[in-house]
Parts: sequence; structure tokens; C-alpha cells
Amino acid sequence: MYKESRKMPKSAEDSKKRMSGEQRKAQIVTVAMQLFAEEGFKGTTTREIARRAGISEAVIFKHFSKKEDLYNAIIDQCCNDGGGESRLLKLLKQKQGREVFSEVAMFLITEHQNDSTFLKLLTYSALEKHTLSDIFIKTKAMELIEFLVSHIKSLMDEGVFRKADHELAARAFLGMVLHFNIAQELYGLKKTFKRQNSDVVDTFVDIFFDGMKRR
Amino acid sequence: MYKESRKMPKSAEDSKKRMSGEQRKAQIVTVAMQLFAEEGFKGTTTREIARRAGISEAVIFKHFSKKEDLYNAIIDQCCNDGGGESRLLKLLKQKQGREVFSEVAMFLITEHQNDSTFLKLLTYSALEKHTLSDIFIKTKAMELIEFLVSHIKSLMDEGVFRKADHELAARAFLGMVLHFNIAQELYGLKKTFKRQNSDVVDTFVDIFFDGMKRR
DNA sequence: TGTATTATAGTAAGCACTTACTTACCTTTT
DNA sequence: AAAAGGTAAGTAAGTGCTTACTATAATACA
Repeated sequence: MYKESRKMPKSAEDSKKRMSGEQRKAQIVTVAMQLFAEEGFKGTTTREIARRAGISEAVIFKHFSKKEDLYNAIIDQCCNDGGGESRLLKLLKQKQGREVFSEVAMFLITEHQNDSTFLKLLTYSALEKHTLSDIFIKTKAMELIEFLVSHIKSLMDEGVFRKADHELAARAFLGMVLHFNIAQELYGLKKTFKRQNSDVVDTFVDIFFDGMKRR
Repeated sequence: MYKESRKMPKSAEDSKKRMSGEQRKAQIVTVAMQLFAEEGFKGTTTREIARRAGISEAVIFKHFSKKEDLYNAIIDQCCNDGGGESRLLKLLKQKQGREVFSEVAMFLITEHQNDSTFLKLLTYSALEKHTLSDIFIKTKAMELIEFLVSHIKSLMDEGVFRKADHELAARAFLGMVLHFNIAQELYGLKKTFKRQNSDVVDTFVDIFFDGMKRR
């Protein structure tokens, strides 16, 4: 074939030169994750993954026995980062009271604004009933919920918050923030509904804090 | 062919006898909507729609020029119900203050518990960037948000609520409720997280009302 | 009322293309 | 020379859609 005729997507610039096996595998997973986020598992073809990675389809099957294994490999990249705290929990060290909630809200809002790939991938995997979403919920999501729950408990013990179902309270808070992201990023509300991130965070944290305060 | 050999899914009992054209069209749309909710547009084949409807594939193309037109027909069934208020807005007539929010929360929670088909369909269509989600957001969803916004404005004017961004406040409230549904129904949290609907509604409405009250 | 005709609903078989995946071989690097 | 990375061509099965025909119900007429 004539290499000159081959369209070379920018993202595959470095596939012009040969990669090591490990590098190529990691690249395929990255590209696949983007496509699975855009189109879902069934909507993504191995042909399109190869095209976007700048390789032939057969290379994919040198690294993964089947398409499903490639999807599963994403789990290793994002959920099983072997020990080590998440970036968010690191951020929350030394934070107290209201600042914890502000930090969580700001982190989640800016994280998804900067890159909604993972939000979309997670949503697709929940709909497609893939283990990825199960594993994510059981690890990362529960980690955050449990952290918030223990923080809410402390605030109740200190008399700052009134007695209430702390798991429901944590869900209420996260629900405001995460649904805001879902509506803005997945449903396209960000085109018409524009607010400063700090205003959004302040409003949600105000509602939550004032709503939970002892009466 | 031998009728005896044909598998007759229960849902297609009445396709044993011929339907009128209009009846069949409506049945195909209903079955297709269920499948599009389960598998998404790309994950649903016209073969599977026909199988579930108990007809041959060619019948689908007697009523719809292509698969995409069948998907679009769902819009007619659920978003363009010609004038007439939604069931929820009817429920909210004569309701005041806190009762409005309780009613909205209870309606949305029980609606999705009873049948999460539409929630899944809408989520898939947002991810797949289909006009269905656009149209739903611009009609039904905005109708509810605007109703809540005007109600929140009234409460602010009456001095019950403090001055705040009423659109953000409406989003905060709906976010708690809708994300609760998403987590329970799509992410499978309902298997491990069980609460009385009334407790969930009370907690969310308490947080919102106390959070919005004048200080 | 029975029969022939017409209209309508439905099917079997097929088409062109796409899909996930394989294989035998080529090219480049060590 | 051997190992490793990569490709062109191919396979069997699946996909959206079409076509020529069949089956059934409704209607007209004797």
C-alpha cells in the first residue's frame, strides 16, 4: 500500500514509528476508552478503534483476545490503581467542615467540565450493565460516600448538624453536584445555562449546610 | 411454513391474529422503545425488534422507512402529546409551599421505580446525541423547572426563602431527586440501599427547605 | 348468502455491506 | 538470525433494508 494515502489522525502521530508492545497496548486502551465513552461498547467497532489508533485491526487482537477483554482492560486503568488514595481524598486532608463540601463539589464540577469522557463511559457502562460501573461504584464512589458519611457523622456529633440519616444526606449532597454535571455535560444544558463554578458550588453548599444545620 | 415451529413470545400473543395497520405501528413503537431503552439505538437490531413484536422484519419497513424513523416515532409518543398539561403539573394544582416539593419528589421517585424504561431511554439518547433527549429537555423538563422556579420566586417574594439564584436552587432540588433515581435504577444501588420513599422525600425536602429558608 | 375480487397485512429469501476476529506473511529492531 | 511489531486479505456471522410473493379480511355483486 501507499503510506501517503493513509490518513494519519493527529492522535496517532507517534504510531508513525513503532511502539513497544506495552506502549501500544496502553495506547489502544486509551483510544478505546475515548470511543467507548463516545459510542458505548456496542456502538464502537474494532475497525474504528484501529483507525483512531493508526494501526491495523489485527494489532488489537495481538494484545487482547476479544473486544470484551479490551473493555475490561479499562477497569485496570481507572479503578484498580493499587493502593494509593484518590486525588480527591488527598485534597481533603486537613480540610474541615464546610470546606470539605466546597472542595468535593468544586473538584467534581471542574473534573467533568475539563473532561467528560469518564462520565460518559461510566454512564454507558451502567446502561450496558457492564462490570465497569459496578466496580467503580464499589470502589471509588463508595470511598467518597463513606468519607462524606463519616464527616457528616462528626458534624452531627459536634452538634453542627442535626440528627438525620447520614447516608441519605451524603446522597443528597452528591446528587445536587453530580446531576448538575450530568445535565450540563450529557444533556447539553451547559450551552444555555452558564454560571460561575464558584457560584454553583456556593449555592449547593449553602443549601446543604443550612439544610443540615441544627434548627 | 409451519406455524407450530414458530416461537411465540408472550408479549406478542395478540400478533397471533392480524392487527390493523395503526395498531401494529403502535405496537412496534412500544416494543422498539423498550429495546432502545435496554440496549440503545445502536445496540438494538431490527431483527430483535421484529422478534420481540412477533412479526417479520419486513413489517417494520412497511411502517417506517428506516430504523432512525422508528426511533423518531418515539418522540411523538412521549413528548408531543398535543397541548394538555403533564400528569405531574395536574397533581401540583392547589398545592402550596413545601407540599409542592414533596409531591414533585414523590412523583419522580415512584415514577422511575415503577418503570425505569423512560429514564434509560432518555439517558441513552443523551449519550447517543439523539434529538429525543433535546426535545424532552426543551419541553417536559423545562416545563417542570420553570414551574419550580416560579414557585421558588413566590416563596422568596413572601419572605419564606432567602434571596438566591432560583434557577440554581431548582436545579439543586431536582438534582437530589433525579440523581437518587439514577443511582438506584441505573447503577444498581437499590439492591443495597433501601429506604422508605417517604423517608427519602422528607429528607431531601427538609434539606432543601431548611437550606433555602431565610436565615 | 355465497363467491369473486380487491385491499391490506404479513413472510421468506435475499442483497450489499459491516462486524469481530484469524491467518499467513512482511518489516523492523535487537 | 531471531524476536517482536505490524499488515493485507480473508472468514463466518450479523446488519439494515428490499422484493416478490402469500395469506387473510373486507367488499361488491349476482
